[in-house]
Amino acid sequence: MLDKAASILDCYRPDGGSFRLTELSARTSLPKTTVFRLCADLVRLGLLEREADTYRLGGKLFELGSLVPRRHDLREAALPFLQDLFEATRETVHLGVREGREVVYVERIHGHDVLPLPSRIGGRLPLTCTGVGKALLAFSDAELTEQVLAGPLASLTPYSITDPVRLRTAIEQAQVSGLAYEEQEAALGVSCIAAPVFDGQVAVAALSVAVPRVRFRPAQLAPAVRTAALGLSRLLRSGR
Amino acid sequence: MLDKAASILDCYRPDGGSFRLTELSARTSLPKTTVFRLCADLVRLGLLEREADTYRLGGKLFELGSLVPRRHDLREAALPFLQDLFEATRETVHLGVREGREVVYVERIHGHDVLPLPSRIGGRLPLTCTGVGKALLAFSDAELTEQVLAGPLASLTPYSITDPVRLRTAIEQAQVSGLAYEEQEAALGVSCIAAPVFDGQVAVAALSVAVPRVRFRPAQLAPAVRTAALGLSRLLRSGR
DNA sequence: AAATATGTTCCGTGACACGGAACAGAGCTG
DNA sequence: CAGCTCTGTTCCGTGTCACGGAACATATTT
Repeated sequence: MLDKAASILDCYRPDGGSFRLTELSARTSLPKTTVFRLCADLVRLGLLEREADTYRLGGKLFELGSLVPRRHDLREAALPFLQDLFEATRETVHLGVREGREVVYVERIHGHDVLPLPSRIGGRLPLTCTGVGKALLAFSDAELTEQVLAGPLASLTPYSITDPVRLRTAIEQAQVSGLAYEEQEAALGVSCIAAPVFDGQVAVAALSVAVPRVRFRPAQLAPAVRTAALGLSRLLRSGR
Repeated sequence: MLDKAASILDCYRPDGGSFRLTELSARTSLPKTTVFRLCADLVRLGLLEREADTYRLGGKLFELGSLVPRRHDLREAALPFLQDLFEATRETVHLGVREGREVVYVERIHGHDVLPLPSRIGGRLPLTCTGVGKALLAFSDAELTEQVLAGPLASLTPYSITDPVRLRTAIEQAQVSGLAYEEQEAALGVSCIAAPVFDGQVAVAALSVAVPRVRFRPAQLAPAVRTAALGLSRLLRSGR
């Protein structure tokens, strides 16, 4: 029964939004009656909200989600460094962690001009299509990296790297330089430079700067990204 | 059964943390056996995580919570203005909304020096003890404000206002000036200035700057806070 | 060795979740 | 306007599976 309720909530990943009863019933392949009853319960508990025949995620989920310790702590530690990075570059800054074959974005800060990016806080993207993802891959367990390279490679734009050989080269370059690059592989017109954040030997997160392709100057961004990632890594090491 | 599972999750509000089986059993006043089984289910579903006999909120909650539409949209719209405010003041900046008799903090940004504040993103504090809360009270439905004034007034420090008369005066001042002040009412040594964010006539949120008492200069902060709140209000009005 | 914590397994009972069938509207279509 | 087809909703009999007391396993304290 919990399973059924959870599968309803799962309909909202990874993009949020709002659904009607029938849609939920179809997506979960549960009988309409069952979904109806469960949604009513979930609304009563504050996990869903209802507005005229459509259901959205509820405020209590926001509260609970913000309190998830590992994410909250990482965010809290990282925020000042992301802040520094944003001020140094004035561009959109991301912080993400690995979850399976995907990146989960933990934080994202930006100014008034918003890039047309598919990344959302709490959202997921394929590791292989993003700067953050490549930085994580480059400094993760080698076995996992091989698994990802062996599997089918997702593609978000025509520039997404779907050739495992090219991808391996990119990852090796990142391992050497400590920086991962991404050019229009996640969104057209947007390039990105990323660096891993270490807690000890393994990368526990990565941060990146996303920039409109037309004014992407990697050489100018690299030092700031390095500094931020290094500062955060040092803090994590000292803090535990 | 959902109710029971939800009451387990509710143990983690408003402060997160991690609990042992017995603690959860006590807090929910459910039999240990039942909690055991439910926690196992919740872990399986990713809503809790287990580490050596203690349970914490799970990663899936983070994902879902970040996707809650109303909060997400507000945060997204507000972030650039909070950013401006932070850069103008270099102090800790908050964004909060009203939920019952409490503030729920939606966003908080700060630099490397972290104030000893009880506020957390997703956390709740009494409306009456915080700058954000007073700004919300001053520009909310009058009936609700009266209800809050009539009820018992919470107290977080010796400076928290527990006298309804004094509190009403403070709210009226905020209504006149468009700014709410708070001095060590939420945390010792921290003062705060806040402004409401309007979506039309009613305040849907409020933002604030919290400053160590020793260098609190309201006159210098006020323009930046006003500008940010006004800018965000304008954006919300135009965006809908 | 006894006492008191913890988490965990077992299992019989009965409450209550389940979901098919039927109903109630709203919005089209012929 | 009847007839069809979508919505969401109520009803209710069936049987499943959540419930929680009792017993157990293990660690720590007395």
